[in-house]
Amino acid sequence: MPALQNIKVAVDAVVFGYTSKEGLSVLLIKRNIDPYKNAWALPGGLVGDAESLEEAVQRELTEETGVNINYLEQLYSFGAPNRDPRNRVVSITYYGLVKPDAFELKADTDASDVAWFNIKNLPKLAFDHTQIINVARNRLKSKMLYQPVGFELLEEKFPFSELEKLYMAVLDRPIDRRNFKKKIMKFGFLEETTEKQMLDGAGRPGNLFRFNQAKYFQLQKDGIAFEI
Amino acid sequence: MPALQNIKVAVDAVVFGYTSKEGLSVLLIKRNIDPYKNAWALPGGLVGDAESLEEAVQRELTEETGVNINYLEQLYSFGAPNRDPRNRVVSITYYGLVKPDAFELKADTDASDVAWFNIKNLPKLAFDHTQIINVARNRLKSKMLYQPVGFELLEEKFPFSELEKLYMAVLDRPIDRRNFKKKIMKFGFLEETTEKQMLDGAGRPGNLFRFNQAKYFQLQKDGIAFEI
DNA sequence: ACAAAAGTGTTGTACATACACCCATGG
DNA sequence: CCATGGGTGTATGTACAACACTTTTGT
Repeated sequence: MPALQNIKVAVDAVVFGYTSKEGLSVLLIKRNIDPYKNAWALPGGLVGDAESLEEAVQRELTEETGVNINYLEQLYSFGAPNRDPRNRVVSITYYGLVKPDAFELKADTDASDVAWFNIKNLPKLAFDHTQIINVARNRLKSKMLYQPVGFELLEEKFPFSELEKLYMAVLDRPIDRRNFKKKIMKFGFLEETTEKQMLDGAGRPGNLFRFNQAKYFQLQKDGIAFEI
Repeated sequence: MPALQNIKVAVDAVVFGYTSKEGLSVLLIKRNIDPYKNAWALPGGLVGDAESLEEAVQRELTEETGVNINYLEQLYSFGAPNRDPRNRVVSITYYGLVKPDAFELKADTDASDVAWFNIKNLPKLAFDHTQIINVARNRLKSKMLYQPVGFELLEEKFPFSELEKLYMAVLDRPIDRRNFKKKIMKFGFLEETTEKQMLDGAGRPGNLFRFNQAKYFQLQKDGIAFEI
């Protein structure tokens, strides 16, 4: 048992957003100090002495990106002795989900640069952040198979194909439209509205759907079991 | 971003063992220093500056309990500002599985007291350790539904009913023997030997089974999906 | 008219569930 | 011979997988 300990505690967040145009994306900031100056990295930073870990993540996200988080869950803690070249830092990581309107921050913020990157087209990242994103992505993949995911990532009303494309983007494989719809609708947390999608191109416009929040959160607690 | 940070980093371990006599049990140590002097607590302690988190857990387990760990996985990180009354400590917790022979440590060790406690009969614990054990127990519950668990908790050869009782103890509900056997055997990671169980009471002796390690670890990687 | 996307139903197969009687041993 | 625990099979329902054509809109 060491008498003196010299380890810092940080939090980092992998924030996922989704739009059908941009696909599944991750929020990154550009570092303006060494080490890894000018490299892209996850938003995050040291935990204050008096704040909880969740408070620290929320604070860092507000300070560095301004996004509005709809869901936040602890992911994993990374503590390899040399993951930060300056001194030892243990990072407790979280992953979060945000709605599409968060994508508009791109233009707003510029203190240090902030941007969305498609998950399939990430830049080189600082520290072990590439690894952290991989862990987060796998977690999201498994999560969406036993709990509903969508309310936190889509607009209030959306065509059914949005949800389907979201699942395809996260799972990174094609899905049979008919089977998928049967499975999802059976849970009863999706309500069909009579409104129709606004069109932005050719194609038959689809009905808009909405989450029934009571049933949704009930299922999120109880868990659902399904294969896509 | 605070300039000076005064947070310590610790690791704690929830070690599960199982025998049909004692049921699902957790390894605890009796604290001999304040705070919570003489209270039971999870094995653990501060992380050394040069060791990884896993090394720290292994070291603490060896120092404090002497058990031989067969499986170790990170569980969750607890960081509420006041979880330790002295100063702030963020604890990165792990859960582990050990084979039944570890139960014999009871007599051996006495530096500070070490003992197994049945999961349904835990004493009052120091800090937030009761909560940590609950999280670990739920994690083990879900884990055993999508990955094989048993090799790490049972002896090399065991009657099939041992595995069945293990599942009942962890899931805390009855299981249909015939359906359970069908499901487990279909995965092919269990081999039936011709040896028979040594009897310690009445009843027909059962055949002994053994894990096929290659198939077992393959399934542990790939994941299995089944309902009990 | 054509291209693009939405909508919809049936069939086979595999798996989960429910359920009860006989067998081998120790006392 | 009785008590204890081990061993086994069938029938039913549900859920997943595979699969193609029609409808509505924009251009």
